[in-house]
Amino acid sequence: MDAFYVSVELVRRPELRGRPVVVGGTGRRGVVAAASYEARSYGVFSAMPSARARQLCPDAIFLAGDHGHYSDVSARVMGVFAEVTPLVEPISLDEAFLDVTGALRSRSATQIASELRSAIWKQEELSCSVGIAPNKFLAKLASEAAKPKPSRRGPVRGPGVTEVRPGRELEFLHPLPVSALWGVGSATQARLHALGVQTVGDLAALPVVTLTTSVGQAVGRHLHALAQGVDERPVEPDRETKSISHEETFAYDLTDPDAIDTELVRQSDAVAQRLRNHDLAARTATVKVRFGDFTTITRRSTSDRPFTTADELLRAARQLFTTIDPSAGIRLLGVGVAGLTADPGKQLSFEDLLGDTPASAAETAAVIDDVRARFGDGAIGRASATVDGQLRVTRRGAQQWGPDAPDATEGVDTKDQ
DNA sequence: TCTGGGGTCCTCGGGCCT
DNA sequence: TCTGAGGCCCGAGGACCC
Repeated sequence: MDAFYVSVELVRRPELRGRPVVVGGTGRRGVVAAASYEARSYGVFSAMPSARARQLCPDAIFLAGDHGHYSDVSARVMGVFAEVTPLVEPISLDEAFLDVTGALRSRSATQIASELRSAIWKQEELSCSVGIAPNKFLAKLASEAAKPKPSRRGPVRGPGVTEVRPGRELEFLHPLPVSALWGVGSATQARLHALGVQTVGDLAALPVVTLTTSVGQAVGRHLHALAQGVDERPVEPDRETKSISHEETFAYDLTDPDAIDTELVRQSDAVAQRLRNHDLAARTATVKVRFGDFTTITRRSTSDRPFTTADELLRAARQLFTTIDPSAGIRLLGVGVAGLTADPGKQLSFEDLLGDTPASAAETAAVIDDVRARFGDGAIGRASATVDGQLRVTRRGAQQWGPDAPDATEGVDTKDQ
């Protein structure tokens, strides 16, 4: 999808069409999630600090973002894809790989691409770009080539569909900068530049031993294959979840143990809830801390017995946190789980709460899930997750792009300015 | 400019076992 | 009994993606 979050907002607010629009964190420490092509022509791009984006484009309209709405739209778009093939592998809310080998019996890949684009436009008023290629990696690059481009004089329409035909992979691939390869970020790019590698063609000419010595065995072999246009990974519709986490950057750094503990309680509760929603149990608990100077540490522990409840996760998280000194000020705190297995426990109903038998932690958790499903996330929660008597609800994506209010003071004990 | 959130995968080092 | 090698697991951190 092209500038997905912004495009979705423009459907709701058509009066903003043609203007520089930015979706993302609006508060201090916020970042840009998506920018319209008009905003991009000022040099604004995703992941840029919102403060910097405001400097570059003071006239831009900043929108806070609505993760829930984008998820709903995304689900409908994925539904359109599913009408073409069952082999749909979502990469994110706005991108997916489709294996259309089966559908090619009745029509060409470019016909399928064109049908998809018009169906999505008709249903959602959203434009998308399609890359067609013999493998996932080339299809991804082809879709980039199909997208609109920003320019000083406004957005320049892209072709919408780009096809890399079998036999012409290297012709398409080798002139591209090496950073176009999946897996080449700033660190790997610097190493490759040190070897004199600028383009994918340069990389392809390099002996694999030189590559693996510089960037490691796995990455080196992977990049070497990609530079030859080789990518054997299949389209995987049902990828297993391997970890679940929740993390939050605070508007101001935390040092107060009580405030930090309240965050651990909230986040453990949110992660455990999502764990149970997936019918999963976890063996590994993780705590992540980013200090004011941006140094980041993680601590993890693995238990013999899989767990599903917030109590068990919180106990582990608190234990892990005893090894961390928060006095320097905590900018970000995160709680996560890994080592996931199917949840062997049974799910109880709300009515079980009314029985005479004292509930176990797992049973209590099941009842909490039931209450939240019926009455909303704010209907029930821990007393220790309250601030000034109000239950603070933690939802996935609720602070996707940074702390929301510029003057946010919730849970704040230290102002780092 | 001053850097989000939610993920995956890889590397490296230490501990344990054979 | 001691030592080293190798395999395996786990924890920590880095890099990368959208």
